Amino acid sequence: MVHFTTSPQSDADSPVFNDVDLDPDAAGGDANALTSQTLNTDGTPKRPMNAFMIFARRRRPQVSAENQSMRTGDISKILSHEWKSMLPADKQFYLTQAKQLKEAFNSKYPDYVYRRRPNNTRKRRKPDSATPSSAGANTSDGVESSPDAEDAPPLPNSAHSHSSGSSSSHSHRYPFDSTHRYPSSSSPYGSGFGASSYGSSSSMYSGGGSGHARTSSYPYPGDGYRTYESPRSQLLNATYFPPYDNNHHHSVPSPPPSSHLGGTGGSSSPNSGLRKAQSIPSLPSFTGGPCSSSGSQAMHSHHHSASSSSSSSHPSYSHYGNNSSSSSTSANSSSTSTPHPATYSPPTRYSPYASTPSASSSASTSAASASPAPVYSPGPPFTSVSPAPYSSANSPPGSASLPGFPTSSSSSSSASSQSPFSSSTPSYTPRSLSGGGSALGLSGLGPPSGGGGPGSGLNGLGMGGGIGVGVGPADPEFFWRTDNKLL
DNA sequence: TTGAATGAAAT
DNA sequence: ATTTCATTCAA
Repeated sequence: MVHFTTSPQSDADSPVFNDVDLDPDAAGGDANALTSQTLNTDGTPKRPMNAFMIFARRRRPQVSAENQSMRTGDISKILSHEWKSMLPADKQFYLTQAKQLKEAFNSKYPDYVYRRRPNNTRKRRKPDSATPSSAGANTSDGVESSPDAEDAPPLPNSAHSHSSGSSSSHSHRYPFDSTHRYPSSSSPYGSGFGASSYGSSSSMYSGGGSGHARTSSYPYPGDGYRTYESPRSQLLNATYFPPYDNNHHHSVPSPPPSSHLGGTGGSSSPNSGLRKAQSIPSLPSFTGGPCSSSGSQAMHSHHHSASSSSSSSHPSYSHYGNNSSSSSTSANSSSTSTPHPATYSPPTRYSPYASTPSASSSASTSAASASPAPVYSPGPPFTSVSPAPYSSANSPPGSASLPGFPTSSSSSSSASSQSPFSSSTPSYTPRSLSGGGSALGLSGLGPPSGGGGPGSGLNGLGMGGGIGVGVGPADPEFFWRTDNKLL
């Protein structure tokens, strides 16, 4: 395999995560890393971790420690193995955490929509009978060197039902666009500069409507949240550039993130501020301990009411669908109104366009309120656990070894916190400490301080990051961020 | 490495 | 219009 392209993540050698987190200073002291991490170099928020990622994050260091000779990739296999052999009940814990994390993320960035880097190289599926005719053309794609891959078992389980839609609305207006991750950019707000760009509707991009389940659309991350530069310009400047190569493995001590702009003027150099290395936050703190012990059940309570509904009225959403041509950037055109049929129900939030109604309008502001159901019922991390799959070496997931985690329970901190962001109170906790509401983080998971692991103190998953948006006065995260000095 | 989400192809 | 696949990207 070898893909050259260098995908950011694949880079085994310099795992991004690896070192980052270790930094003692960061952890203990002040500033720290926790905060930074939330954003990508280009200012867009990082995607929330899924269940496995949360699991891996916690477990990897241990496994790694025990098998020092192993490479990251090997460790991953072990982790994978553990994951697969883990009982559902045990996984549930992570699933729940992931879910909360996701909800929190969504609340925080209601309009965010993930956009993968456009990949021009994709191969067309289904060559088979099809003939090669096309082959000729293949030149463009040519890249693919190794088609094989087979992998990805389709997941027999039904676990997920995804429906997806297609879409793409953004056409590339610029030659480059295609390479960039974010759709257009340029214009509309381009200069938004700060602040509230989307106070009002935002929908400009509406792009998303898609009638599908996919979540909402959001223009592109950049704008709303990011403050200063238009993505495009960034790209031009090349700081990061998506993909492919950049590896700034950490490095940089950490520049003073000055910009942020929101409030005051700051800003100064656009570049310096946000992007930057990310360090990883530590795991979310785990508060709930004892709670429901029973492992399995129990956690289901989530009612996800949250989502705010919104949907009900969607006007018309349109576009998105037609990809091809389109062109229009603006997007909002109307087009047909088919709202989507009731056929499928929107998964969660789905409000492409601004839903408008008050609440969300201010995106950020509302966030807090939106708090989805705080479920928090962290089950014991690994309760029973299965046998150790791979015997070699260490303890299986369940075993006690997890330093950070108490298997049993113990944590006392208030589990009950509320919504992810909850901390609404001004008392901003410095980057999410575990105890209080973490900025965004879920409360669970982290090493309970009791154990006092090295860094145990903070954790929080700090997703919050506040992006700089200047927006509201109220943003919770804004506070912590401030405190943190990030800005 | 798993899994969520996307974007485009296939149906 | 919906489903499926390939790809990205989270750590």
